Amino acid sequence: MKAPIRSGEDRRSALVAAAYHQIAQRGFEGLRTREVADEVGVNVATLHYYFPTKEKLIEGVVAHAMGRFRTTLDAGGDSGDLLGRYLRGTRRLLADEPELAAVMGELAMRSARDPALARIMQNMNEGWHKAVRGMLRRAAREGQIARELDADPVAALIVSVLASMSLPRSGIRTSQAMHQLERWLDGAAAKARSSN
Amino acid sequence: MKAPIRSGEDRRSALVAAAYHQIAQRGFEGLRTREVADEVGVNVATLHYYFPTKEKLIEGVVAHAMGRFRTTLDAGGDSGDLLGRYLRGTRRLLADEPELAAVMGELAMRSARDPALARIMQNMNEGWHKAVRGMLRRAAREGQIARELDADPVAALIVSVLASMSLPRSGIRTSQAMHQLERWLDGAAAKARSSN
Amino acid sequence: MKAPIRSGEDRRSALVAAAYHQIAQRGFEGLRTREVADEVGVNVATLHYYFPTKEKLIEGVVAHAMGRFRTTLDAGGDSGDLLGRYLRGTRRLLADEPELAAVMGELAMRSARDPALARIMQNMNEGWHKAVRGMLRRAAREGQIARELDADPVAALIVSVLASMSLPRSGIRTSQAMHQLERWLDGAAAKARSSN
Amino acid sequence: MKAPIRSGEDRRSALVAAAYHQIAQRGFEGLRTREVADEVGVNVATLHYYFPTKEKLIEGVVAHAMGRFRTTLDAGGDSGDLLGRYLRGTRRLLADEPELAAVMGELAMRSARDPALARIMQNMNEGWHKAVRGMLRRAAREGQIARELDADPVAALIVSVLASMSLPRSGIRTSQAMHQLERWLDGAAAKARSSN
DNA sequence: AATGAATGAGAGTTCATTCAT
DNA sequence: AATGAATGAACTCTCATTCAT
Repeated sequence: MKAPIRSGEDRRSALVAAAYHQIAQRGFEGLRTREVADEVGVNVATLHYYFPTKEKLIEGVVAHAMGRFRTTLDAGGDSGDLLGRYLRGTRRLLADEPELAAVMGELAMRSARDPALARIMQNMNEGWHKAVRGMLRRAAREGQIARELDADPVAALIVSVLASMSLPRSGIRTSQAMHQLERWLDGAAAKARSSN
Repeated sequence: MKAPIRSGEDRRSALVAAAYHQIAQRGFEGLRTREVADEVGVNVATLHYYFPTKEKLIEGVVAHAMGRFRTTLDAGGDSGDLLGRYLRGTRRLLADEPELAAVMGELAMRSARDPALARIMQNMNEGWHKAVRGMLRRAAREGQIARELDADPVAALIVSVLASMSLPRSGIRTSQAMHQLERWLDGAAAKARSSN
Repeated sequence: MKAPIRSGEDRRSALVAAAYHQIAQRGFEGLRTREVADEVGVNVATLHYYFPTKEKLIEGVVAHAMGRFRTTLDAGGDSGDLLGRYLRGTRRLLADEPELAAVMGELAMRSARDPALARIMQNMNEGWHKAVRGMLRRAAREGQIARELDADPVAALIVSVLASMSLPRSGIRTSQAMHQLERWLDGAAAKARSSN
Repeated sequence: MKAPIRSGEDRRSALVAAAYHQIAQRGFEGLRTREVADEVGVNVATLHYYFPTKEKLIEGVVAHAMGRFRTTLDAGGDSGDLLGRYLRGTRRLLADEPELAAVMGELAMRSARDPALARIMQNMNEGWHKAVRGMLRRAAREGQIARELDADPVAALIVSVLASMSLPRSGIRTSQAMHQLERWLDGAAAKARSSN
């Protein structure tokens, strides 16, 4: 459709970006190599020059999506309300890049049938869980939330809510949910302070 | 594959059930009319006799999945810990029928591209929201949870967690999340009681 | 190209016949499913309805070609110059049906890379060898050829010549070769008679 | 695969050798320019620098195969059992270089569709025929075989057997056939001697 | 009510060939 | 002299859908 003049090695990334875009728009169900190529403005055969098979192209998309998450989220500051900033950061990321949310949802669904992808998603979710749990424990140690709070289930709850954000939000009020989450955590903080 | 001898009108439901099963197993991406027909033990042309188009068959699946939810959840008792029973009931439903969870996830993803389906999903999610909010308010009125609890965001949080249960749970600890939810609600209840 | 109106089960054989014809004309190198379907006057998808894969179609051609040989050659009379009639029958068969010769040649070449086909060709050639050797022994017993003739190598020679008939005869004088073969056998016969 | 560092003009012959090898191994059906180039360790585009078209490359292979035959066979001594040595030489050549046999078979089959190649094969076969016939006549003149032997059909028979050697020998007992041929010729020789 | 047979439109993939460098 | 990148055309195979029976 559109044909920005690119050349050289970044054809690869242009193709991945186009596939990413197509998946966000039409899902895996509607992913067509020809349309990916069209979007970049090259012949299908060119796509196959870079990605011998559709599956390899998808792998590229997976890597791209994962990278998108990491690079954006890792850049957390080191002080203060770490957890709160993490949650808000994630919410903003998925709000600003609806395509990322859509692709993550597609990947999640696909992981049910693709063991390799399942492993990746599992790593991601467990990584989330551990990161959040770590932040919770640190916050408890530093007296920002109640010490009795059991970090594991709270982390599980948070990860569940984060995961739900990759679903199309038809009638799901994600930001309200996030607010309530923060409110409860803050409440725990208040309780922590008062018990000091 | 299997070929139970059926006849008459319930061919329709048999076909829908098979399609439902196929979607749960392979996703929309892998839904093939021929395999649906095979599973019921009839010719593809027969399938098209009942469902002129694949889309119509999918509509049947949507109705089936929605019905599955309603019939199971509406049968709640009328007294006592209504909300708790609702949450536990939903968790049990999705745990007992993993296919239902899978299909709901597929429907959710598809709703991003299918306005009609989007409307249905929105109704469902908003229905959930209202139902949960109603229960919360009633519980607050009856002193089972803290009166100050803002029913809307809490309902939003609960719906988010429920929604996340339709995603393949690779590394997502759904039951821990649900427990934490109930714990917080119970905490609110305790607080409510102590403030009485 | 041409489209004789056929219907029912013999579509299968029509497709095999067309493939057989195409192989004879263009070799495996030039065998195209679309042209096979065109020759029968049906859509390619119809071809795949009967033969899920090109390889299966080729198997059909192999069976057809083998059958062509057997049915024509087995119908040998029971008396007199059995061997001579066998040789002349084969020569006539391959002369009358140049396509059969061409296909046999293609199959022979392909057998070098296709173990299943190699087995078939081996069976055929060994079958020939045994049949011819049997005829030679009987002829020797009945005094039609010299008793000292070693049946095995003579059979090998005859089979070699028969096999060479499946090659395009550019400059190969097959019939002269066959004549010389018969002459030598007759000579053995004369010798046999004179030694009586 | 392997990449011997070559340069200059013999790239041509390296490419031809690789193509020859590929044809022997996979037939014309499986000949791929890219694999030929890979085998030599150069880019496909380089192949096309030397051979503008695949057809030209094949012509190179034809010339190479023909040369292989001539250089090996012409080196016959001048005295004694010329024919016997010729036959044994040919048999040994094809036994020692199975690739040559395979390529010859492929060329033979292809000659049915390629007039230029047909001419070449015809020349080769007729050359064989004349050469063998000449040897037969000389042998007859010199009393090594029976004078009455009709040189033409015997030559035709020999050429047929030689030609059959380019087919994959699944169940064809070439050496037995050759032995029988020599035996008959020797028999003719004995007869010739006894009639002196 | 049900089917075997057929199909058009398209899917992913392959391949000889070209072109700018 | 050599290459990485690109391509058009074609290939086998798939699939929802139709139609005569």
